[in-house]
Amino acid sequence: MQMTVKPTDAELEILRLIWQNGPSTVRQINDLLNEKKTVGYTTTLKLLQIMAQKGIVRADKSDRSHVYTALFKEDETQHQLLDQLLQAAFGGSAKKLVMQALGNGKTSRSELEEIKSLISKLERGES
Amino acid sequence: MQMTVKPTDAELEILRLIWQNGPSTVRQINDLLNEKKTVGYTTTLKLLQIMAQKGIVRADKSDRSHVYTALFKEDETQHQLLDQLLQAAFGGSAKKLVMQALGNGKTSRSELEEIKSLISKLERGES
DNA sequence: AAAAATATACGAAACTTTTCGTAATAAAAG
DNA sequence: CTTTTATTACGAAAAGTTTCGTATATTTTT
Repeated sequence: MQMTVKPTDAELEILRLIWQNGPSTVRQINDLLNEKKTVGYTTTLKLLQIMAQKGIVRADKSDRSHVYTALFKEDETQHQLLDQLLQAAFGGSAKKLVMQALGNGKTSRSELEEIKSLISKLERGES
Repeated sequence: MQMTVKPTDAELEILRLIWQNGPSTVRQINDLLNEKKTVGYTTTLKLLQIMAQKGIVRADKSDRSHVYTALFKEDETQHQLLDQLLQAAFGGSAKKLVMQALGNGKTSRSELEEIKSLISKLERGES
């Protein structure tokens, strides 16, 4: 049985920082957050504590500055969030979703090529 | 300047019914919702009133049973939700998102073909 | 006409999310 | 050693979401 995760917006923002930088302290995460907006230190701390309680991250308390690790892989979480949106907004049609995603003209030629080659691979059944 | 919308889960569920069936009364929407789960009539009513207040739907009050219309197109809303997820979870990389979406093996051959032809069109610059 | 059914309005409870203040404790600097 | 700084713990406020009960009004049925 596979645990599912549905991080809130603020939680996802923190998760992305941990994925990007590896296990981090509250101070490190809060500093990174504050590059984009103003967030109080205890706000970040509280969020991490809640996330730990929810089982989204784990706190290593061996040092005074606790180190927080993500308990879900980035890919896995992206996949789940995408699947939730797929069901909730697109009625399960990946085709509609993909076409919306590509339709904005912001995907480069080389990326489009990569996608095409993935599709070819899928069509050949090499999952 | 373009209004953005971020319906909650419950709101999105209602929006989808209105998109699918056209302008509807509370009764109609509540009946459809109750095919999947138990929801009180006044719960649905309240949600629609809140959505009206937020500007997500408009209530036509000329009849006793008010008729609610979606104020955002399905495509437009899907696009916005997808873009929000793209930024929040995929750091803006449509390629990663699309590959996640297609990677689950649930997209049919014919749909994959359609996507490929869209990509070809994009590559030819016919937006 | 009276009773029953149907509709909206409204308040509010229960829960979640986000934010921060304050207190207690530990470490570092003076 | 005393003061300052840094850290966690905790409570709680404020806002948002979801749910429903009750009151009131209108329509339909009997």
